[in-house]
Amino acid sequence: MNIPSNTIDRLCKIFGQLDILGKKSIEFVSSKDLAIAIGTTEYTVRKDISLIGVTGFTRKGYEVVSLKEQLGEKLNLKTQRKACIVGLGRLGTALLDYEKFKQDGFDIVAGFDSSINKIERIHTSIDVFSVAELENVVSQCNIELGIIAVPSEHAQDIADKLVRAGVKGILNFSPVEINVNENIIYSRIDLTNALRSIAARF
Amino acid sequence: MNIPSNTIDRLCKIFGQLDILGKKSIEFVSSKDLAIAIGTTEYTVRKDISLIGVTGFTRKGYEVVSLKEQLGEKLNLKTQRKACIVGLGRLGTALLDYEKFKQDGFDIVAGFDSSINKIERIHTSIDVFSVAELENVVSQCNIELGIIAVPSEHAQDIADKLVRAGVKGILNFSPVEINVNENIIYSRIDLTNALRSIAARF
DNA sequence: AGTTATAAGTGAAAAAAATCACTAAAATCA
DNA sequence: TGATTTTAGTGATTTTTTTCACTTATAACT
Repeated sequence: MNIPSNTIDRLCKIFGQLDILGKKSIEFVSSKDLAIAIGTTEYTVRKDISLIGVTGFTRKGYEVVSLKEQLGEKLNLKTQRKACIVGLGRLGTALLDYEKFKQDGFDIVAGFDSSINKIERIHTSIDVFSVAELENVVSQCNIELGIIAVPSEHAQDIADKLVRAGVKGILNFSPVEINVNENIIYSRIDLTNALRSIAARF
Repeated sequence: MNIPSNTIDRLCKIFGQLDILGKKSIEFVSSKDLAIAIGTTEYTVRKDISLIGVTGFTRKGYEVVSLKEQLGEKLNLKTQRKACIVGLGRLGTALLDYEKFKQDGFDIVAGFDSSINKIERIHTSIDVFSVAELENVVSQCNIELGIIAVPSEHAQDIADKLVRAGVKGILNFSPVEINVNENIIYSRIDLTNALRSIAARF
């Protein structure tokens, strides 16, 4: 059975929430509380969880550790994954040092920029390279995820390089949409659009 | 007639795309091309646009300038809006200097942080203040949008302060969900979740 | 031990969203 | 000028998603 796309997104959020609850040593959580935490309804949470075949306990809710475990299994979130950031402007360097990624299972192992000056100026524990080395480094290190934080005009070119180097997924922070082969998992965070979507509801 | 939420989001994306096309002096655009640019189908684009009452031209498409104009009208995207960033860590300072916001109609007029050291260290043309001054500054300057980039544990408190100070909308980059009064437009960008949503589809 | 209250599970219904299929208009071409 | 092609507009249909309503289980309480 294939899981609807919205359900996958919500299950990822539930996974994140379970992580938080687990750290607080909370053992059980109800569909209602999960719903509040991820911004949906209890019905939807129950349907979503039932879709992956996990069952909870009457009057107690879902067992935090085991639900997280099973979600991790189904959603492929159990293994640490390697990622890289391309474009070391302000946003890129901020992402390079976003400590939470590592705790959450994403290991940023490389940064790339086209400017040699920038590469020399950055001091971080993560290796930084010239974009010229991107394809080599990404394929050598088996980096699975590419995060694009370059200006619009270079976004497509970088995406193509990442794909050639063998990444499975791309997260694009640049202000333009890019085209990638349909077997690449792709998504985009458009910061301006996030603000516009809010303002449009004022 | 009230416009569905998904439609609003897509119309915002279309608005962004029209902005790009306008700068290239492109006069007309088809529903098909818009669909490709924002990642949907031509049917959906036509339905969405018809919902706001704009009509296009047979065999030419939609007139870029006038569609953008009308979208701006309907979506409240015509006036420059004031925003502030709370939390001047790496991500917050990156957002503080994200030049594109200004071009796109969002004027970041203030930054806030709880650490005086951090405030003194930052050099940017934007005024930075202590969080203690948040409520005063936000209400004095009529800031409508608050962008939260503080650690989890302070996110709710900052949201409450922003709401008290009178913002209409909040964009939350912190790793936890927060609760705000339902008349506040709220959305969240969860960076870890963005990566997880990709990895879950591998 | 019996009662009550809470919370999952789930088929059915409703609502929402997307897609289709067709019409109409107009630009282009022969 | 007439045929053809492109593209919007839209009611109908289909699909998807969400919500509801009800059942069942069991923990907690009296």
